[in-house]
Amino acid sequence: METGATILDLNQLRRSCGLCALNELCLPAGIGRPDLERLDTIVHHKRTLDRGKALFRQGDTFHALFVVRSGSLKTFVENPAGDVQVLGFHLPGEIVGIDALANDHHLCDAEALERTSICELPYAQLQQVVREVPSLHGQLMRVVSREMVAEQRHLAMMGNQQAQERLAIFLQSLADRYGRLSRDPSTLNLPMSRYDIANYLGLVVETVSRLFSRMEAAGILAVNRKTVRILRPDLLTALCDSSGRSLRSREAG
Amino acid sequence: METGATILDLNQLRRSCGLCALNELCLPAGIGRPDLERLDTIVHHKRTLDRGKALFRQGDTFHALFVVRSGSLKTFVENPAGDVQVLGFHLPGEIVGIDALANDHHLCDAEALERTSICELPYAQLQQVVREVPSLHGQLMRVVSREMVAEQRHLAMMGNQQAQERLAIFLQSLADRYGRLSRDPSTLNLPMSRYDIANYLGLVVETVSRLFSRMEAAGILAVNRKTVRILRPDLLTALCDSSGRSLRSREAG
DNA sequence: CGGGACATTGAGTGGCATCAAGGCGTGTGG
DNA sequence: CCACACGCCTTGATGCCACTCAATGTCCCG
Repeated sequence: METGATILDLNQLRRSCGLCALNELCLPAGIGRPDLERLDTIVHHKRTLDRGKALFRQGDTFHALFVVRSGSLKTFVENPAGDVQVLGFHLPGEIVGIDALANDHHLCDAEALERTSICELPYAQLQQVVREVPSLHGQLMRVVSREMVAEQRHLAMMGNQQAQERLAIFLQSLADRYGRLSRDPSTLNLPMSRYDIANYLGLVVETVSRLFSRMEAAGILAVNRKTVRILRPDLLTALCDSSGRSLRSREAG
Repeated sequence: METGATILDLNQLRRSCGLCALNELCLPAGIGRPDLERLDTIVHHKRTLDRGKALFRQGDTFHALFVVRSGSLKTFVENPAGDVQVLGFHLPGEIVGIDALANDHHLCDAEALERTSICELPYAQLQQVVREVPSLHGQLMRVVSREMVAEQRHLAMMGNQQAQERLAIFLQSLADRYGRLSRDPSTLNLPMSRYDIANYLGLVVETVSRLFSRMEAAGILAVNRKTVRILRPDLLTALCDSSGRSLRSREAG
């Protein structure tokens, strides 16, 4: 009995937000010690998803927000005609499920791209904690806002950039996020398929494939299936805003 | 003195959220009477913007959220290279400024498309009210979530649809929002320029112009400068998902 | 070792951007 | 009040980038 309790406590401890390496990237960022412990009481750390498994589906009733703990997710919408749009790829520390707050139903699907573990924040309980810990409200709004900004960047890319710039921006952004996770930002492991990448960028898979080849030929990347090494970060950055292209209503007036 | 006070009270009353026609579309939706009065104490109803004037600019320090009371706004981002992306058009009852919560600075510009009046919600005070009125937290999250969903739809359109479908979807969505505002959804007044529309849709202005002409020739619309009448809503709806087109990585695998 | 999904590469085409010119409305100054 | 000028919008001709179709290559898993 006693031993059992100890093990449980250890697990509890190891899995607490306070000890999580993602702490500063995640919802708890900037939350004080006692408040953190209160938040910890409601977080479920259990869920693990195999590659291809859904965390939730469009239409599911909303009951919790989720944070990626390890692994990665993609979120996407599918309209009645069957068109898919990948909305984003989610790395550790990033939150998903916010779109469901508006009407208590998820409006997109979330699927694991690899074996992925998830922290679950039951929303009813989260709201209760928000009442007790006011600073959590501000933090939650900040996290939501961060998601919106990411979507806006995605949108700006789709509206203005050529195919090659899109892929460059995508890789750059992934490298940045790798850096924040203290991974090597020059060696990217792409857990998603070429189809996913293409769809996310508003392109077809053949175009993405050709661009990888072209960038490899240019000495910018070393591409090996799902592993991409960035050999010339400077050239990659240059591609992100290479302005020798169309003006697609730059001056909206 | 007494008269002055009375007039002031009347103005106060007329301008209160409780009496505002937008009540049910806006932040206060679903908030009870006493809580509403508390919210009212912090809302500034004063600002009016002339066409082309900025509500805020990219980089401005964040201090308040805003709700359109009458008129309309556009929000857009501009990158260092000068590329503009229109993120959205905002009709009465819709909130802007959420993107700034993440880092205390606005990340997009907001400009009036016509003479527009604005309710201002100073954020520091709003947070205080949220502490006193817990249901406001949920409502605020719902409003934010609604904005995210709109962005996701925008994204899905940019990623999957052809030019003609984009314009059809745009007009349809505008008509829907007109309906919710109890305006005639078959007679649209487009306060934004063709450039703005084109940019929002990820097209060039010539393409938009041609599409208007084509839809008019097809008897779907009657286009007269900024006024567009929808003659055949059924055909417009059909255009929104006319599936006789490419598959742009429909099946993201 | 074989099958199937995923990825790459090539040839051809089409939709939308680009370039260019002209019409329309609006606002401004004489 | 009219005339001019400017910006906005429309229409036409041309070209290019990315999509489409097709075939082959590669990896993974049974």
